[in-house]
Amino acid sequence: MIRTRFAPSPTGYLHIGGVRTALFCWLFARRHGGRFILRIDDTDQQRNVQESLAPILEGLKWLGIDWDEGPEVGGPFGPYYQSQRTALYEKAVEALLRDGFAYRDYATAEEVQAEREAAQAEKRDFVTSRRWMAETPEQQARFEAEGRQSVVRLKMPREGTLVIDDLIRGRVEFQWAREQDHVIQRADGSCLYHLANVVDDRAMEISHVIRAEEHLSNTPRQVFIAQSLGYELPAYAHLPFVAEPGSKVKLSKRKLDKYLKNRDFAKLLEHGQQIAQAIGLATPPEEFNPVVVDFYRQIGFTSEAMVNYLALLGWSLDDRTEHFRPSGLIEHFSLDRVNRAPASFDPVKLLAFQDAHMREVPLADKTVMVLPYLQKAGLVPAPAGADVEARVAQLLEAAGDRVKLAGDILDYADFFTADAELTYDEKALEKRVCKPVDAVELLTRFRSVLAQCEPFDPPTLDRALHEFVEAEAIKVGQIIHAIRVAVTGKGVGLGMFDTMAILGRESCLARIDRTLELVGNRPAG
RNA sequence: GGCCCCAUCGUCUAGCGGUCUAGGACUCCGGCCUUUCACGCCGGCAACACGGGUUCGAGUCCCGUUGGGGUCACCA
Repeated sequence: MIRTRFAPSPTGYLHIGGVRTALFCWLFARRHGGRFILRIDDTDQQRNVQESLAPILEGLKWLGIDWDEGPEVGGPFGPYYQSQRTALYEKAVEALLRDGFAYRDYATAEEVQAEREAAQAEKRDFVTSRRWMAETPEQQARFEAEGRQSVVRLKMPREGTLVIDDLIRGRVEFQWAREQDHVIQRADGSCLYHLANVVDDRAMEISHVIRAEEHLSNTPRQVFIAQSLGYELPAYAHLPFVAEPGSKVKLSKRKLDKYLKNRDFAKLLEHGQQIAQAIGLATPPEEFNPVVVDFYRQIGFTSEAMVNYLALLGWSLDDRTEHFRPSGLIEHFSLDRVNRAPASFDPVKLLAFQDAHMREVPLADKTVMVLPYLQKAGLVPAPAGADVEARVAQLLEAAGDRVKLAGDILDYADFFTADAELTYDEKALEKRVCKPVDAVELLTRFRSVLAQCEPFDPPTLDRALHEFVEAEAIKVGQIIHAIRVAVTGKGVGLGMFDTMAILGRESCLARIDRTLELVGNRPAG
């Protein structure tokens, strides 16, 4: 039975790099009919674990990364919170101590630090001196008489080679002598990450440890713990990490300021902020930015696009296939097609995937996606009536692929604002209505055409305009831009006939009247 | 600095010794379409880090150099 796990610590948000790791673990388990386990790394015992965990669980659920065992669902190997498994770790420490694979160390932090600095000053490798190692009760008593406290350290081998057959990296060798006597238990009895990790992986029968490359150097000490405890080793697969946009440096939530200097990144954030602002969403920088998965959910990305993009960040099927549904990923995923080099996160390409996936969303579903944005922006009532929904669907259809994220619907807010409150883009008004000599005249005449047009739908409007153009002996371009500015306030927008039909006759006439009034009141020029 | 990992267009990647004058995608730049924008269509720019080997033949294997990155906690 294949069992993989993702072990996030409750930090309050789900990071792009982290979720990519989770995705690969999940994909691997699903591909092989195994189980995917979620285990919470809360060994540092924060106060509000549940609160800090919620966004992480929410993010995974949104992406469809479901777990077979873990928080909320339980499972036969629980509890799934490391803070509740301390007895297991303590037992492991005792066993290690008993069998001579670990020892009590009475050195103070300062003494260790001094040794480390001395080694550095002499340019030689630091190796734990074991000067304060106590292996007998007598030694312990002596150190304790000095008022010293002890931690437990691993008694690492001082010779030999460790060979790891990594499923992604292949054969990797380490010299045991380079390893330190790592601390596994603090003076207060609490245990450290690596010990807990190894113990839990074994207890939960994890078959494949799939994690980011940064853990590769930690593997020897974990192997030592596992072997000393008589465990069978899991298979290891170290994923390349997700790098900053346009760089090979690991993506980090701490370096937002730096990323904002990246044009694409800044643009995406700005786009997101505009949507957030319109719907009254608070945007604390540490939670609302393109390194955090929730950012994408909030502004209306589809989870399918996200998953598709993330999967291709380090994995590929072949030289041409790149659009996958989650089921396709599960069908084809394999660790031997995972790349070894880090992949940098490219917001522009993510957007391209989003664009492609959004086209696949049926109109009815898209309407459901988009409605909450209009409601939160106060543009349509909640709940929306059937007539509003129909109108939104009509708008969506006219907008086509211009609405790339659900939040993009807010680009068309003007369809929902009162005619009297429509604002006009000054430059567009000047260029399309004021400046052309006959624009006002034509607009006035076309207004009466609209007043008569029946039914008020795109084909009829199309016909009416063309007849008008012919009768006036002008070109379409001479009137259509003026109409656009008059009824939408902007120089760019959807197809003109769709636009007018969605607005309806009443709004079109009212808006044209407003425009004529606005322009008429200006000094000629 | 020690150890470890990595190295194909700007980015994601295909390539598992010959079919590579290196393929696809995103971006970018032209052009077409056109009522604006977006889309679409056509075309274009753009890469095997370097040096040695091995081989009849190397992007593909080996070694070295260079470059980049990760890691060296009583954090996870």
